[in-house]
Amino acid sequence: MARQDRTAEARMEFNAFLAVCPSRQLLARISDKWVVLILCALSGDRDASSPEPTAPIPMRYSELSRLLAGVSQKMLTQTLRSLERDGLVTRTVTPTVPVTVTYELTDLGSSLHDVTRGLRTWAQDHMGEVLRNREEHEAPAG
Amino acid sequence: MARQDRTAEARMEFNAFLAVCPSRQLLARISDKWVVLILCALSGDRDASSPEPTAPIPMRYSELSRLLAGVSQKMLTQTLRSLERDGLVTRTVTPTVPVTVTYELTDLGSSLHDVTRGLRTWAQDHMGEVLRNREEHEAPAG
DNA sequence: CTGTATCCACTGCGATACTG
DNA sequence: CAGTATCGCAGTGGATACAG
Repeated sequence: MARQDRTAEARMEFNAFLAVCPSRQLLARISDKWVVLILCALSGDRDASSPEPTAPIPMRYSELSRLLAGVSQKMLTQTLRSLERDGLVTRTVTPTVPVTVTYELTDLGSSLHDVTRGLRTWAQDHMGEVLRNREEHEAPAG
Repeated sequence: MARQDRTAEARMEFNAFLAVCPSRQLLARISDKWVVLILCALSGDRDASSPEPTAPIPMRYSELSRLLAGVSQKMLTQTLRSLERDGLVTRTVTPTVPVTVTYELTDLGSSLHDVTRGLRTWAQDHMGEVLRNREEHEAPAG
């Protein structure tokens, strides 16, 4: 694809406010807790004390399964397939016995993590404030 | 609440990777396309040509309903209630006839929009690349 | 105008069992 | 180890009707 095609594309007006726009579906796809957590995991963005992300970290299926506490096989596989399909992660099969499969962020995946990283951080940083708001909302008069 | 309490709280270690951590639920809550779009709407962040968000813009229920194409009454109301409960938006009822209800971002809501704004932008900016990746994935050999 | 209430179809998602 | 296949339920979410 030629340079000018990409430039023209970048100028195309996708608008997620429109129900029929494909970016609406993409937004729905990336607005997902498992997507956010997988992206964080593959970026080595594990806790608040490491604000600056390191280079993408290849991880095996079982490692992801362990790190993302509570995720079902189905959701993990399903989400990884989706991310692979969209070019956000690569899936590499090493023919050992038993087989070894590693997942790694692509550049595109990293660019998304730059955004979604803030989601997890925000949730953790403002959890207390949100909990307090909920309590006040339950009992406004005291 | 005293300053040191908030400071201590900020140091508390919420970790969304843990299934039992409340921040996991909060992450799931804010990882939602309607949340993202409502936050964008109330921030006046309507299209790509306005990268810098203006001040929060109060909007009426019907305005939101119109702007968020395809959203059902149920989901819009449900999402707004949730955002209100968590202290991200305020709901103001003006006793006109018929009644007027306006929603407006709080400071906390604005801080979340600073994060989620990137989600919608990313979806729109990288839509073409993702579509291309999907095509290649469907037909890897040509 | 701004909701709430109800019904219903769909499917997201977990649990379980099975395979290369 | 890294999945696929199947079942089943509970919740999502739309459509419709009704109300303050």
